[in-house]
Amino acid sequence: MRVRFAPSPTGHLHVGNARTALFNWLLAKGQNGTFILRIEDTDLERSTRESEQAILDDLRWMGLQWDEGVDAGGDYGPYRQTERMQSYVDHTNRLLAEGKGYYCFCSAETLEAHRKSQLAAGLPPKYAGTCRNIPPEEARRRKESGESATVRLRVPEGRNVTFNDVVRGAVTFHTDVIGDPVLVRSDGIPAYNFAVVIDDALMKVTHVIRGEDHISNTPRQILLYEAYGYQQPAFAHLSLVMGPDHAPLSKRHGATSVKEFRDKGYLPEALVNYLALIGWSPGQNEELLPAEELARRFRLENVAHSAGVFDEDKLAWVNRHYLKACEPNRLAELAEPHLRARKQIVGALSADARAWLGSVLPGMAASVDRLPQLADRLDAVFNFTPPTESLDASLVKALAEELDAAPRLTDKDAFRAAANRVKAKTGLKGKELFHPIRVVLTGSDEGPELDLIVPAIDRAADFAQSSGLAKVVGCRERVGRIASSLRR
RNA sequence: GCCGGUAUCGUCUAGGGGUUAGGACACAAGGUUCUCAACCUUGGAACCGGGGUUCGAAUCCCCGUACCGGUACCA
Repeated sequence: MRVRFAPSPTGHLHVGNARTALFNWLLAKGQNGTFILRIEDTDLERSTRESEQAILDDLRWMGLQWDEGVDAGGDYGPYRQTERMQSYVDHTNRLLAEGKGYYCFCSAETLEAHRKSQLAAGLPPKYAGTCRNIPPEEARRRKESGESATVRLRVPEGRNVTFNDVVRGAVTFHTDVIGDPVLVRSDGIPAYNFAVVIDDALMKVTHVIRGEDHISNTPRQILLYEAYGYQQPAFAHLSLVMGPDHAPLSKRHGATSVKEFRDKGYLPEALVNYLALIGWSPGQNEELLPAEELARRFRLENVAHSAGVFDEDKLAWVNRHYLKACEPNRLAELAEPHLRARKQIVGALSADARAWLGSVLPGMAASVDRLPQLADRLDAVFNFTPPTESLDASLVKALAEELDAAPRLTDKDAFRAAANRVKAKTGLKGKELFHPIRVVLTGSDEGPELDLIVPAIDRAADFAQSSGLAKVVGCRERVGRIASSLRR
């Protein structure tokens, strides 16, 4: 089995396309197939190398590594359409020689005028076939004399083209509604419908899995497979991803590209898992599964026929799950850019600071949707203004005593008990009591929360000179004051 | 307009000739709690409409409706 994802490098990777890439990848992974990445850059105006690179980055970030293609090599390259011109030329000549294709000299204006009049008459705007019957010799002569021409496919009249879509079943089109499609544009660049067929055939693609927007291109492509006698791949058309208003997901709905979701602090495994859930179900009432398991269960036949609405709330929920499961060091690494963006980290991060982040972040991650919110939590530490002046001395003393009496407060309950005794002694409300130390409390890990209270404060103070944590320097004094007041 | 596709809670879906139509997100209530969250429990919430086939239809068929896609020298 050989599948491919074939994006046009005209911008960032849209989540809808990312989902198409994912479904291809899932199928390949689950069936031990080959996942090919081909760049369809025949739209010279809009294609850029930067976009291509961005798409590659996004795919890699999602973990959708391709086995063959741009940057990876393979036996069927090159994998960029603009580098495959020779095979398009060869195939064009073959079609022309066999009379299955022909030169069309109609001008864009003529074509446009015809389309308008057809539409006005309530007829399907298909190509009139004006140049269909120009004798080949004459056409060749005109072409060689420099007349501008496209190459069109001669679509057979009066028959049906049927294909068995793997997700939808039989789909039939009548050729009478299909105008002869342009295969090669007047500038010699192949059109999509042409290049895609030649490439898929030559790259021995067995399953073409793409968006539903290509479904009506399929009969034209099948006609091309027939014209060349190439073996047809299986086709599978995925429904589109919609916005909350049930219109195709676009910028006006907010974030649409993988890059934007990445920047918003979603984990790649969360995006992948969530995207797999639009239009497909792993079954067994399970939803949160690693990519490998999704691949193992994936069946094209089980993909939903209808379009799905992208639900960022659910994505956030999935993300929360993976945030909790994230290994501490990786979490610190993932959080770093977001903390830097908030200027909570400036300059190089010391090993100690890294370790501290690793110890403090997982607890915070347990109650957060996205990475940048970790900075909010951390803000409580960095921008913490301890109400030491207003703190009742007796309260501080009482708490300090309790802490002293139980220096190894290793569990929540023990601390809570101590705290409650302080409350009872001082008559203070919970909020006032906890405020100065809450931040540290929040930053602890599930079990040994309390262990971190005092040490974290101490360590934070120590970081003043060695860590890259910006505000710790500034708040060293304050932190020191809390620490000492607690000890007083 | 024409061609094609699609239709189960607000959303993603499971199921599929006889089910209390299941799960998840979101929502609501309660619990827990140092705030907001997170977390736990409970709850409300759906088979687009009309015809057929059938003992029986959400499920199969037809029609309608709505939505989506295409109707390019863009992919």
